[in-house]
Amino acid sequence: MAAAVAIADAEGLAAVSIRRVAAELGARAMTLYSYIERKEDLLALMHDAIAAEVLVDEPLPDDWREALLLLARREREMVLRHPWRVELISQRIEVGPNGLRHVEQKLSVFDGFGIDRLTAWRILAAYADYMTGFVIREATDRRAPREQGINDAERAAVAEPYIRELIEGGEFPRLAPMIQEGVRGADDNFERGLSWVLDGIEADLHGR
Amino acid sequence: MAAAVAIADAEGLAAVSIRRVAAELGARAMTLYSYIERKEDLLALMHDAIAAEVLVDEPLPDDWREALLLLARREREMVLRHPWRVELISQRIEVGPNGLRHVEQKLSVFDGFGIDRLTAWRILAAYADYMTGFVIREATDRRAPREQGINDAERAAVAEPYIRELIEGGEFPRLAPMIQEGVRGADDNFERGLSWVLDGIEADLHGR
DNA sequence: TCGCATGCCGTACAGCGTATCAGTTTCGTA
DNA sequence: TACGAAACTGATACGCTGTACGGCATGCGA
Repeated sequence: MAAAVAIADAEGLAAVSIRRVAAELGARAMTLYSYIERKEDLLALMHDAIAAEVLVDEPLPDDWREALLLLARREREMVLRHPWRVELISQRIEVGPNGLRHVEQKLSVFDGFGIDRLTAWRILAAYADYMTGFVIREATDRRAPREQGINDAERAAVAEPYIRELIEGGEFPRLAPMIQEGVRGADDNFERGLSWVLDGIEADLHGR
Repeated sequence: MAAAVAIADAEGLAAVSIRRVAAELGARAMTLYSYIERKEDLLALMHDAIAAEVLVDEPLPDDWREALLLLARREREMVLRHPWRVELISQRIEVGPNGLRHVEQKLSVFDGFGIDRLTAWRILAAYADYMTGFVIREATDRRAPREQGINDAERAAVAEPYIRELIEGGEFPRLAPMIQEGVRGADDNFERGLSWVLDGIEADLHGR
């Protein structure tokens, strides 16, 4: 599992093949199948291993907003360390002990606020959805430049004129200037977006 | 492209291989490479094809909230029709004409509200992030039962006792009752979560 | 009728996950 | 110390993947 995580960190998830992991351990492919049943199990182990990095040891802030903010920052940082995590998100990975601990920790932020189970679950679902979307976008955006090196540059050289042509065709009056001039500061939206979500939730809680 | 979409709809994205698509068209594998350069191009075409289904022909509601809500519902329905879309999300697919039209349409909802570019971009980013997270969760949840049939059931039979054991160990006082008794209505959170996001944004706009 | 462009695809290669089964090492017990 | 069983390792093979290369057939303009 550690070997697989190291490979994924260094070369991406695609580089994690049974044969490659085995080679890293000085073994042959089939040896791994003494410990796992399918490759999917290895991915689940990797997933749970990095989930541990989000767990907070010391007590969380009493304020649920502050607590969720802290957990969100840790999750974001974890994904930046292990960008391949986003490729597992839409892959129906079995949840492990650390994943459960993380959910429990998120639930604990509502202790003492008299929030019923259903509401807590819904709040965490909305929070998790926003987080999922954000980290995916951030990770894939950052992956763009380096991932394939020259190959990507080649493709960009072909694709961009095509896009640029479309853009300049006049069909996109609102989008065109944004692409051409760029939108300064557009990629710095994590805290703000999260605040919007939490603001909406808080207003709803106080309103009822 | 249409053949590939049909296969993905019926059997999932994994079933879309070059050979399979070619077979569906009564051709051999290498024939496809007369029209695309890599499989990635085919995926991009599929992605852009279904993006068209989100576009709205008639004028959007004047109220930007109502307009975003309408677009969100259409996007959700589109993903439910083509659940394999979520597997493309974290895959750095080139944006196509319909994708651009969709962005332009989202930008158009702010016409007349005097919202600057940066703010509009940030609002749409937060909106898109929430949508991404939600549709991924919904699609993967729904995929669970059918995807692999017996195989999945087998795995669940092994995995569930393990999870159940963990849960019953007392380490998860908040999570345990939710798993054991379930949380009624927990999966009906789309409109509410989206409202929270939009509420937060709206409050911020009015506050400044 | 010729020359060439275009579309089609047979073959091949390196890689993948993993089923099967044979060989080797380790260990608990007598 | 000896033996049987269990655990571990891995060689081989199968069917699948994307795609590089090069040859063939057809149709069209001159």
